Amino acid sequence: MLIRVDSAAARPLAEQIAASVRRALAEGELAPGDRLPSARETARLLEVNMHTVLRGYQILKAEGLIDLRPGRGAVVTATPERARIPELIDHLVEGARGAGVTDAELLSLVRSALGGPDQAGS
Amino acid sequence: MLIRVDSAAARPLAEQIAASVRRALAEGELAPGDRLPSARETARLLEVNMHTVLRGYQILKAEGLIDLRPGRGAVVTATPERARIPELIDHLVEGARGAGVTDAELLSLVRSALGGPDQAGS
DNA sequence: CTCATTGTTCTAGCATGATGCGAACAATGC
DNA sequence: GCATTGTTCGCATCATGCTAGAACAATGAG
Repeated sequence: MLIRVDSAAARPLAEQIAASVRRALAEGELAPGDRLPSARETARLLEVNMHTVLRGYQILKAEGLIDLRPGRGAVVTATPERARIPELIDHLVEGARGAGVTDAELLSLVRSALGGPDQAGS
Repeated sequence: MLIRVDSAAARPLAEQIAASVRRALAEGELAPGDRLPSARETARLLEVNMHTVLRGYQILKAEGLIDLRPGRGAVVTATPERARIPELIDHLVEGARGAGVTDAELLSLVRSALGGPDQAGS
């Protein structure tokens, strides 16, 4: 099965679903244009609620990895390379949190790393 | 102030407290033998509950960074180098989660990276 | 157009975790 | 002895994740 979850894990089910797709995408198991199984279908197979699956799909949509449209379903839009970006960002953010770096400080650091002006604050 | 917290952040307060101390430790602001402010004192200053501060301290104790004893308070036991380890582990775990790597798989990867035998599963 | 499929939105309820609050207890160091 | 400090109870409150059911709207095939 493409998407797998562990209901016993502390990780929210929706995030597990998103992570499954992200991983399949990064490993080339999914390509741009491919269609994910419908939320209702996936919910039945995983024995979770449809809303939970949709929530996972919405995460991927917000990350720009898939496209969601009623009647057509969830379509992959990102390349494997593109799929790794959200995960890298996740690393960065979690690392900053663990180090006690505030969100504002992190943003400032990223901005300066991008070569732009350091315009933190108002 | 040594410990700072943002009650508006999504991050749990106890984890923010632990992150603050971890960062101070890693940056050399705290050295082995130093004593953290008492939980009651910190709670008053941060305007949070004492239990929340103690919960943060317990996290640090579980990570082996400080020593907790009634009547004596919270004493730093870790070197700055040692203090960075929990945060590095946190990066790794969060990265694995974001990539859809299961905990068992991650453990296996770490084991093999350490040169030991790959004895995943039962 | 007709219709099944699919995502979207809404409301509601339940379980869990984080936090707060109060109190009593035990260990430490003066 | 005594003040200080962490430890351990129990309980209340609030936010979040998940489930549940229903109606709605967009899409694509016939």
